[in-house]
Amino acid sequence: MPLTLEKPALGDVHQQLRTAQDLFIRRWGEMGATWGINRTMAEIHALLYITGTPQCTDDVMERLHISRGNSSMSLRALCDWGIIRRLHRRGERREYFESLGDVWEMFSIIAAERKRREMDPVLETIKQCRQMLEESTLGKVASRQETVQLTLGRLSSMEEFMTVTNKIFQQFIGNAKSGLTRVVKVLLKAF
Amino acid sequence: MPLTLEKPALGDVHQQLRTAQDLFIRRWGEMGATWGINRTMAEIHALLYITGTPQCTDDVMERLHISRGNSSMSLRALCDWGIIRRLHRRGERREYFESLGDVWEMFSIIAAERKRREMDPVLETIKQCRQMLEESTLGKVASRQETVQLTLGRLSSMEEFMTVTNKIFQQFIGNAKSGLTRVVKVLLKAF
DNA sequence: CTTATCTTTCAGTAACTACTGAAAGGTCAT
DNA sequence: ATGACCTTTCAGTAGTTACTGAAAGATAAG
Repeated sequence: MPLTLEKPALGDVHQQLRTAQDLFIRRWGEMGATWGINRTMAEIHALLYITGTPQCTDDVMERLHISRGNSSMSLRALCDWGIIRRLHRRGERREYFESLGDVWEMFSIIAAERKRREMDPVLETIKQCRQMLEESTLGKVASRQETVQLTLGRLSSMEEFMTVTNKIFQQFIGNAKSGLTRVVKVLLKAF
Repeated sequence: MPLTLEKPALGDVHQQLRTAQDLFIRRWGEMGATWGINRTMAEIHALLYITGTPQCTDDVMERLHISRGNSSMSLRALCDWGIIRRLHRRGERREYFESLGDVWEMFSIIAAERKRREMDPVLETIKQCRQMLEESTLGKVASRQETVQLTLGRLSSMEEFMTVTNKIFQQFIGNAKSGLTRVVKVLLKAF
């Protein structure tokens, strides 16, 4: 009798792989949910990413136990974000989908979009608020009021913060993988 | 007749200030919602931050048109996060609340908490998945299967990405304001 | 102890988001 | 044109989250 432990039969390997993938998919879905991405979309993305293999609508439906409608809409949304791609196979009627393989690129895409949709409008609002409270709008005496000064101070602190954060984002977005790894190298050296 | 444009009467200043603050509060609430923080909590925080003035439960209720119960629970949650503080005033029965003034510190607190709650579990899951698919678990022949290799590859790319991201977070968290401004200076010089 | 003042809790409900499944819309082969 | 095959849309519904208001709990003063 050999000393090695018993290994699973080859037939079980597929099962084990699926279990591991499902584990990842579930966790990814949970994380997505707390970041404002709905669970199903995150799970679909996780499935495409983790298998590394193009899947068609029916594959997704069966694997995640969701309806055709839901699959269709979620897949489209993921395509709109740009983190998965449609894939036609010659001679086949149905469409397949695959995830980007480069995590850094995916992150860049998401970061760019969220910056545009969520940070930029806030920055614009802050500018608008400051304008409403400027001396030239309110007059000299009024603008000296303590409450006005307090709010103006808070507005500019926040503006400074967001401007800087935006610049960091910009680095990530503009440089994707190479940029990010450079960022990290620089950071780790500097501290 | 003087050349200057007509300025609002002093009585209007308060109104103008409120309007500007409300604008900021609304935008902040909208942003919060898309980041997985509920709108009301984000609005309460925005109110405390932007006024720079401690407010009691009733102030919050009136200003944002929400119920006592909602105020109470949301204020507690914000305290739990650590981005607002309770404030007792000598001789007064009721409690006041104020926001941290340092945006960098607030960001650090939030980043630390989200890393702990959301990134760390994913990293742990990834490790677990890899273990399930290692040669020592699956056996030599099985682990060579293409599908297994694909999934393992995706798992390690993701792990690398998240490890690096975690390190960046760590910098922010550990150094708060001074750290962040240094980070930014370093970054802007390096690119 | 009683009253006044303020806070917290939580069952019930309102509001919202996500999902289904059936129907309509395309596209290609014959 | 007709049928086979696949995708998209969307009204209706299930499921979830957020909110209210009334009741209970705390704390201090009288």
